[in-house]
Amino acid sequence: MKILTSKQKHILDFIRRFLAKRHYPPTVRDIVSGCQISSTSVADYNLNLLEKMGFIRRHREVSRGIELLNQTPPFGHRLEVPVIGQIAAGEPIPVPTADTWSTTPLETIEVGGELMLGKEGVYALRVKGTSMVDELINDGDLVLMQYTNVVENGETAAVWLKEEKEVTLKKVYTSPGRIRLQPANSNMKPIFVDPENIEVQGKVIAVIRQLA
Amino acid sequence: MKILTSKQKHILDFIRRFLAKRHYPPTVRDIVSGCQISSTSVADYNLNLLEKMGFIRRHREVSRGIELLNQTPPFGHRLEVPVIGQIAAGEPIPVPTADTWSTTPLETIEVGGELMLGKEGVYALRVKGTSMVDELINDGDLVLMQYTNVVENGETAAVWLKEEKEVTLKKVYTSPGRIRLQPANSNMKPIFVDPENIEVQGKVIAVIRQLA
DNA sequence: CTGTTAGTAGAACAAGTGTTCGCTTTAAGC
DNA sequence: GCTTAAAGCGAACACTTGTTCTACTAACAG
Repeated sequence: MKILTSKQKHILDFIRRFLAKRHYPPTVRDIVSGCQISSTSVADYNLNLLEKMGFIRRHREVSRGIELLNQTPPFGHRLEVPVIGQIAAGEPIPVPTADTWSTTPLETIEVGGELMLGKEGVYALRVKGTSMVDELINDGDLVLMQYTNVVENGETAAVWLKEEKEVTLKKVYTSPGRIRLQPANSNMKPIFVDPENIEVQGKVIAVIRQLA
Repeated sequence: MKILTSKQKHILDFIRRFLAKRHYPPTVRDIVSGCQISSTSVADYNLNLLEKMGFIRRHREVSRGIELLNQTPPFGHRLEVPVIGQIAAGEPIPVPTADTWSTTPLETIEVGGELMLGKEGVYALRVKGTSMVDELINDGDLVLMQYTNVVENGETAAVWLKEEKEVTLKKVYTSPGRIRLQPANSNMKPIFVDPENIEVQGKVIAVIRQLA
């Protein structure tokens, strides 16, 4: 871990807060006045060090050319998660790729911080129905999905049923020759399907419910 | 819905893509070259219109002083939400202010997009206990709270019990002379308290549960 | 004590950048 | 067809901003 002087920590924190508030980076002079630094060359000197240490990237040919790198928060691992459909929509969920993300999804939700650490290929689905209510997933909730086509027994996944032509959200249990799709609702029975008939399209990693 | 000219749409899209890529806003001249506009005064003219229509905010006294407004993705209303405590922690929740946010919260989660439209003063709490499980809020869930000290009957709020010295999450029902704090758990009974004994500290606007 | 390096400091310079000016072209309304 | 408003245009100005220069102080190593 590189050791920062208190002045350098102060500069990084100032840049972070400035960005969060103004939505554009500070200038060297902003840093001078915001960090009580005596001159632009002192600021410049410290910014160069911060760049060498990998905390920022400078674009010296443009004004305000300071980028924060590898920061949490607010620029920790943050994903723009598209809400790309609803469960039980009658067609497979289009897994997000670079191509499909250029289209405008129905809506998006941006999630970052610890929730997204280590996650890639995340998309969201809006739940339709109450089949998972005993797992406290309700109709209308958003579930954040991580793309995968293999899940462990008991994990909750979105699976595409080829013959029925629908996507369903269930706990998946695999045994030879058949898959059990288990609702988390005591009023509903499991579905048994041929392994050839399904395709796992993602597993649930988080649930988000909006109340107000 | 305001009608944008194709040039204006092009400018907005360019600004959005420029921000996503460079992490600083474009200059008027960047827009000129990136949108094949013939001069800086044409760009300036159109930016002024976009500002009047509410798509951007300009800070004309600084370089790169262009902010996108009301945009999703990526710069929709996005808040860095601190997780500042746990419910039933035995002390009042410190409501986030400019001062307290300078301290490092336990963790943070970043949420944006439609979930946060119109919201200010949002913080998060981690739920401890199952008193709200019939409202599908489980032990360990994060609840996003909007600071308020007034709630409508039936809304779920964090309330500080002065005598008991604890914070609890309950549905709040007000009647003359007494407040009913109603768990959403059929195994638990409501609590009745004197209005003088409580302080509403925020209401739940969303629930986030992490599974993986 | 001396020499070297890190850090500081003010001023000036060069380049970047937003705005204004005076004018032209295009579109809309009558 | 004429008038008015909107939009466009190039140039120049004023200001912002990053970097360099020169010099100083403090800390460290020998």
